[in-house]
Amino acid sequence: MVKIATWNVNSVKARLPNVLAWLKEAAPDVVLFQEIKCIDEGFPRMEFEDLGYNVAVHGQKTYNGVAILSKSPLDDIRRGLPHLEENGVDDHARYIEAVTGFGDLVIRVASIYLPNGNPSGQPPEITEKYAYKLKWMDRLKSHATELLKQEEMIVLGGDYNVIPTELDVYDPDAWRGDALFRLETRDKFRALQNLGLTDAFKALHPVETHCYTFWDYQGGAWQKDNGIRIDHLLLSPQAADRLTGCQIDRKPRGQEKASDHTPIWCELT
DNA sequence: ATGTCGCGTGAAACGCGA
Repeated sequence: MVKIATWNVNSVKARLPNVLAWLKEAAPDVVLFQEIKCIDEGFPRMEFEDLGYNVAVHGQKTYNGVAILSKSPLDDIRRGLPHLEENGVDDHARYIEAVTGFGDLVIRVASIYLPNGNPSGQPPEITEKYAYKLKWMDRLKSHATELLKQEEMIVLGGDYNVIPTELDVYDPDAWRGDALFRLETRDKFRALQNLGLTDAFKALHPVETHCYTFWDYQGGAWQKDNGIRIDHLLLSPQAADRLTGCQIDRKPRGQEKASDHTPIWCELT
């Protein structure tokens, strides 16, 4: 059995005590981090190695940044999302993938920090930031299409900055025009899933409501449970066949110095 | 109640991104 978690930590340095405490308690085999907000050299690698993790980092100064931790070695590490247009550049560190194995469970995992995209503009207008998000989603779909041809166990996890359905937000009308909930965003996320990727949480909790992974720091959102479900684990068919559990762990969000996101994990058996 | 947080700059308070 392999337990794979994803968590947008909102600065790995500011969050280090919280993150280390959670790793000791939850003991995931693989962890996907987003928004580490540091360069590779600044990542607290040794603290995680001391807990038995192998570490792969794709960071940058100030913003973004993703990482993968695994109790098994990380092979075939790839940094950055391919499928840039000709002469295109993407200087945001938002994607890293690697292969890690636990017995006969050999899994390709990716840590994804999909662009936020706000402000998105007044529909049907689309701002430059929102256009970047939509284009990034197209690139992710192209890459996922290629990965799926390998017929491997794949877990594409991370902060997708996508609220998939009205069940995944406390007040759909309040979020209607937001880049995380606009129809263009949800259409592209659905198209990604329709390649054959399973939303692990939705597969095991199809009708549960008030299941969120993010609560804004502002306006007492956490206390009021004004949350949204935007952190997802998407599984290839080979991985989905092994899915035996998936839970959101709300505990870290309620602690001192919390990230605005909380971890979500799945188990493959 | 424009009610938060983290980073970088540059030495305190601000702009940016979320």
